[in-house]
Amino acid sequence: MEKKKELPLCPVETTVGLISNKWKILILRELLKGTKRFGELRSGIDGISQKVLTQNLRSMEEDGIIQRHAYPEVPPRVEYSLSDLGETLKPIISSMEQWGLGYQEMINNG
Amino acid sequence: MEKKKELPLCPVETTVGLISNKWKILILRELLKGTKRFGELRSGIDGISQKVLTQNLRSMEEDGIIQRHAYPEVPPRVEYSLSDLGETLKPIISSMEQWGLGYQEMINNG
DNA sequence: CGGTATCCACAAAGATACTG
DNA sequence: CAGTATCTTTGTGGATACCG
Repeated sequence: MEKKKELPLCPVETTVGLISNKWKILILRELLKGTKRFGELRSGIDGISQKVLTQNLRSMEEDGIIQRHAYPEVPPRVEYSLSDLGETLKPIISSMEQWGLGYQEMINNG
Repeated sequence: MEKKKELPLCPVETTVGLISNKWKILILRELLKGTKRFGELRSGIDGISQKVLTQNLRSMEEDGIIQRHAYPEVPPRVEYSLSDLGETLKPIISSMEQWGLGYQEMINNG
């Protein structure tokens, strides 16, 4: 997920790169609701495997749009939340959601 | 590119699905500038192969966001442009571009 | 609980050649 | 010019097993 740092990309690509894949969007959606534990994300996102969830969370953390907080407890507890930067994506997610709604209606009504 | 119609997806996923991949975004960027011929797109998008360009154009055409117009000439001429629906994506692309710019600056300034 | 480590499958992308 | 047809290569995700 994080191997290719060869880029300089155009701005749109940069943005898309951060949120493009299916899982990242779903993770963002969950975190927009508030802080979540790893297990909550896992069960809240239908069909995601542990590996893929971890990979995406790491990647998003590297990108600086989410924050990871591990509590030194037994059993372990790890919480994820949006960073300030991540919060600034909210308008974009919202506008995509609005557009998607309109598109789906269009499809359904023919 | 077009095999998976198994969905009902949430609105954000729908939108992301249409524009998520790297190539589609670059194609959209080109077409936002105006109508382009196949060859113009090919040379305007660095590194894209003929096959992948074709695949993505077909997919986007199916999704209804671009239009294909083939002129019955020799040699063939095929022009691509955004559909009305495609044009409505403009605000989203723009906001992603803005966000990406800010992000890149942030990265560069540390 | 929240991971990491492997192995495998399959889809997507690249390269190349050919065509209406 | 604008594709299609193949073949090969790559990579992302699924399944499983194990660990601090």
